[in-house]
Amino acid sequence: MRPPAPPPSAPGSAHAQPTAPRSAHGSGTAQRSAPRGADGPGTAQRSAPRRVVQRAVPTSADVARLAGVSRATVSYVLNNTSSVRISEPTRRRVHEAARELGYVPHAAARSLRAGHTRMVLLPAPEVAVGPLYSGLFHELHWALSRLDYTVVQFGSAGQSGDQAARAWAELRPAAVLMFSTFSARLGPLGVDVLKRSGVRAVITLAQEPTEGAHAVLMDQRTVGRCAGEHLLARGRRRIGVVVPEEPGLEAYSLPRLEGVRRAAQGTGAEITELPLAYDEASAARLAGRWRRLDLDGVFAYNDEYAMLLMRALQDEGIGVPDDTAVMGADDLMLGRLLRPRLSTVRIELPSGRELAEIVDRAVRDPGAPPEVHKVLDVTAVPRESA
Amino acid sequence: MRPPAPPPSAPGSAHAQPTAPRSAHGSGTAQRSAPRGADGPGTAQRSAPRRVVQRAVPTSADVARLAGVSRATVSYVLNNTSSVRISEPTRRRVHEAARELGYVPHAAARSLRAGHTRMVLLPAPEVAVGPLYSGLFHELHWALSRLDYTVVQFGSAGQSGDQAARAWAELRPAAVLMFSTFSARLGPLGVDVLKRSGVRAVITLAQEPTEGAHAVLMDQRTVGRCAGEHLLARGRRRIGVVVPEEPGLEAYSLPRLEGVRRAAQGTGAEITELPLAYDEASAARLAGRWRRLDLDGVFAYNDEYAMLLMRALQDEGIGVPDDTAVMGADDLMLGRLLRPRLSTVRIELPSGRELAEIVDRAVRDPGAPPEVHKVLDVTAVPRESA
DNA sequence: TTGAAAGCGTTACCAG
DNA sequence: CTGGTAACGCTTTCAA
Repeated sequence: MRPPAPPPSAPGSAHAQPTAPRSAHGSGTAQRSAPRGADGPGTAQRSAPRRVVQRAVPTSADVARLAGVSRATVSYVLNNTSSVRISEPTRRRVHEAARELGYVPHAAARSLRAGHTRMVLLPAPEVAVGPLYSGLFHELHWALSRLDYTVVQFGSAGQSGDQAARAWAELRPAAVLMFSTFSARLGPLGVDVLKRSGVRAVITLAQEPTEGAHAVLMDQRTVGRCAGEHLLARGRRRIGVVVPEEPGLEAYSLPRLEGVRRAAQGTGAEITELPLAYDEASAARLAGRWRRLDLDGVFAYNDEYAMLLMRALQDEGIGVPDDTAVMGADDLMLGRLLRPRLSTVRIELPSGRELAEIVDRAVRDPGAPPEVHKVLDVTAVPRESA
Repeated sequence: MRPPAPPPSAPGSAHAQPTAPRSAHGSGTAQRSAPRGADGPGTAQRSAPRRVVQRAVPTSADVARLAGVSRATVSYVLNNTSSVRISEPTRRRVHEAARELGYVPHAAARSLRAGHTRMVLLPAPEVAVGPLYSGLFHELHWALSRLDYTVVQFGSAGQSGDQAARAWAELRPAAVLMFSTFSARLGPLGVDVLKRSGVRAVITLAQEPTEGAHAVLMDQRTVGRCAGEHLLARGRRRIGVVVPEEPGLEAYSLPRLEGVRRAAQGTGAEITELPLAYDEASAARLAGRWRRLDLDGVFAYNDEYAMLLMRALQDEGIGVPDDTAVMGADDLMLGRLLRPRLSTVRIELPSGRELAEIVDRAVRDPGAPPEVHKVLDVTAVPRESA
């Protein structure tokens, strides 16, 4: 997160603020007022070519000066502090001055002073997540805003989960929501780093709970189980399960596979794992050896892979559902457009509001022991393909 | 040393404020000051533990004390400052102490002192964007990380673009990338707010340039033009253009429509706007009145709407492409699976690396006049449906 | 080679 | 009701 070293190059070019040593300890308001530029007093602060007059960023002190009041008053007015009454004319002068200067408070300074933030960190998804999750993110975002949190999606491009945790901890967020199903897995160490840095709530959305964190369990195995049970109920006994070859999806695909296995337990059905990349060639290859595989049913990970596979099977002359029943998951619109219509598993994610409330509760009571919420409602949607 | 402030009244009663004083983004203005029990350097940590020992968050001073050095030394060691040489044993002691305490630097404090950040703000998309944009975001993110920027996706749930700009300005990012094609439009005012708050680079990805900002123009009209030209070349003259009813898509759909119109100019072809919601009922309704519309070609906004419409047309007994040619856009995999295979417009977005370099250049030279980059390469992909 | 101290912009606490 | 002042955690110059 640190720049390795500011390009030393031109002397003074990168100087943050070569302010003259403050005359007295605490004459607080008296400096750096005028547009720095022109001929600096004494210290030659030859800023690089100032093609455009880069005005200094206005601070609350500037506002105070312009309004002819103290910085405290500015703060009171701009924050609507209720414990202090400020006369109406003063208020107006302050607002006026702020507007004129284009003053925007400095979040870092504020949170430094406050000792905490209202930031909630969400991990920016690294693999293309479906519309389901996009929708959830969006809802969650909205719900958290309503609760006066600032939502920040924070990426961890290529770092490990625990490295990422460190980077996030630097921001001192109030809460961190971690999707352990994504590639950057957060382990107990990461949770610990976050907690020690003052994060009030760490919440994982995952398959299984992480030590020390609240957990919202989205057990993908139930998706597999549901699909498996559906196929079994239709009398299928030699069942294939598509496992995408694309990296980053294992967190979903493996539990789904496991779920099918569980459903098959004790039924005498046979489960076959079928690696498949998301392209036509791969699907054609799989379809090519389909007859040898001798399967009468397949759960294709999700609707997209199901569509891909179904098309390849049909092109190969394999009847769906007669020869092989095909089952998807996620209940995408597009599955309904195929012929035969794609049978699928509908997944009910928790609502953004629910999630936001879990976050809020956890933030308000950081001492509380980790809660575990089970979510993910799952229903088979029988259509024509299975 | 001043005595520790007594814990604020009833711990549980400090509700997050029911009504925020102001937007107060970034760090909020919660009353709950909750100064952590112990106080600064020097005194023994005797904070009264509540339910769980909420250790005070370690600061660099704590590290210094434990390592038996000054804070300056800690800073030097931890930041690998090259202008100062620290003895190896000291280095080790410092690192050791930092590790033991779980010290993580405070980003806000650091950037406050530094006077600038390495943060790049991206808007979190508000409408479900396709895999194209997800991919671009992901690439961009990665490329910016390589350039040592911290990427933050920042939402603006429901605010106007210029309001959002204010919220973003509070974070004092080095650069803001704005997708003016999304619902929160950033106008010249917003750009000004950002610039005055010290943001070094404002870059819009948009249809048209915004005053004062660098622009990466992704002209959606070319998509429409390409589709239109293709249909015209196939001899179609009465062309429909699907315009999604879903809000938030206008920024794409309207320019695409406009592009088709332009392609048709002077050819005598007739363009008909076709509102369509993304559900089967809406598609069926549109297909129901298709014969009356008397169209021999349609550009369906993108592949998803195209698939939806194509299915509805087929169900209505309308031949594709014989009666009506159908054209999509985005070249999704799924379009290839349909029969007839969907003709489409492939869109080549700029690479994340390119974009990252534009950002970096702009940050390094904030005074430079706004650049305008034209991107978006577009090619028709003829398949069977048109 | 290390340490002391000045501030970055804000807000909370007390004197006026 | 208003204004001075200290302090949040960090970096960096200057002095020892």
